[in-house]
Amino acid sequence: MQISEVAKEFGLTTDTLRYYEKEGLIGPVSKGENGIRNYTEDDIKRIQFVKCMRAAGLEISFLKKYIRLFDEGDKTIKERREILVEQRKILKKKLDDMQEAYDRLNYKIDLYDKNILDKSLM
Amino acid sequence: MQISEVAKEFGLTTDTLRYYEKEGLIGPVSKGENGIRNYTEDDIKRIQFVKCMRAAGLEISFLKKYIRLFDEGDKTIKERREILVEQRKILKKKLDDMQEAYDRLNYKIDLYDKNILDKSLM
DNA sequence: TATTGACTTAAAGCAAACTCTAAGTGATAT
DNA sequence: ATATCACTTAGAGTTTGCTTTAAGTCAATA
Repeated sequence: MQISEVAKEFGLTTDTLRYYEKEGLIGPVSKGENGIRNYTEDDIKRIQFVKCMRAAGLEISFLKKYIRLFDEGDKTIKERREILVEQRKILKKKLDDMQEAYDRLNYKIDLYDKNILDKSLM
Repeated sequence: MQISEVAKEFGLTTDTLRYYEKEGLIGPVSKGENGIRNYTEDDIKRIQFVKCMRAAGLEISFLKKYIRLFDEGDKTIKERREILVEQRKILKKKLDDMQEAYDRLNYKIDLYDKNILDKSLM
């Protein structure tokens, strides 16, 4: 699979895909003799994972580290589990913060709909 | 209330509070004759709002616009409602993305705990 | 009196995550 | 043949949201 197809499938730009590769989040993707990238099914799976985690705001530095450990094999299992748990905690906090803001927006919109706006409170 | 007290109460830095003010998200906060800021209850309410929305990732440009409209009075009610609905939609998408990543992390950690790691999938 | 600490300003600096530019290669369409 | 299009690279530039710096004022304490 060529870079533009992958980009289209995931809603990323080709620049972003090459950037992720340079940062060690995916690949290195193998290239044909013309130097053009050819993404394998395994590459695609990594991109799926990275996209999901990035969409949730996990940092590239974390993904980089996790993937490096993954590639180092079984001896890093304990450390990998620990950093996943750490990221889960960070994510949980963000989810809660966002839920709070979401509820507040809902409440506020409801006030707008009912024409009972409180002049002083945002 | 003085800037350092406000900062402490909200877990923000004084720099951030001054930055928010410069950007038009709060205030302008009134100052004593010594030039020192004195935050009112209304200022505090705005900071609460801004902090909640920022923690959810809403952009400063949006908050700026919303607050400007708010200060322009009732003639902007319709527009304000519209941009709140727009932001709610963006937020909902992010919440869903984050929930997906959270579920995936949970699933993955569960595999680590059960020692049934899939070598190929992240 | 000197120094410590909280405050003030404008402006420069920084980190993260892209995004764009410039210059080039190679295959295909007119 | 020449133009168009997708690809390649290294490196510079951009955006967002702070954060730091430099230089200063003022009040209180050693």
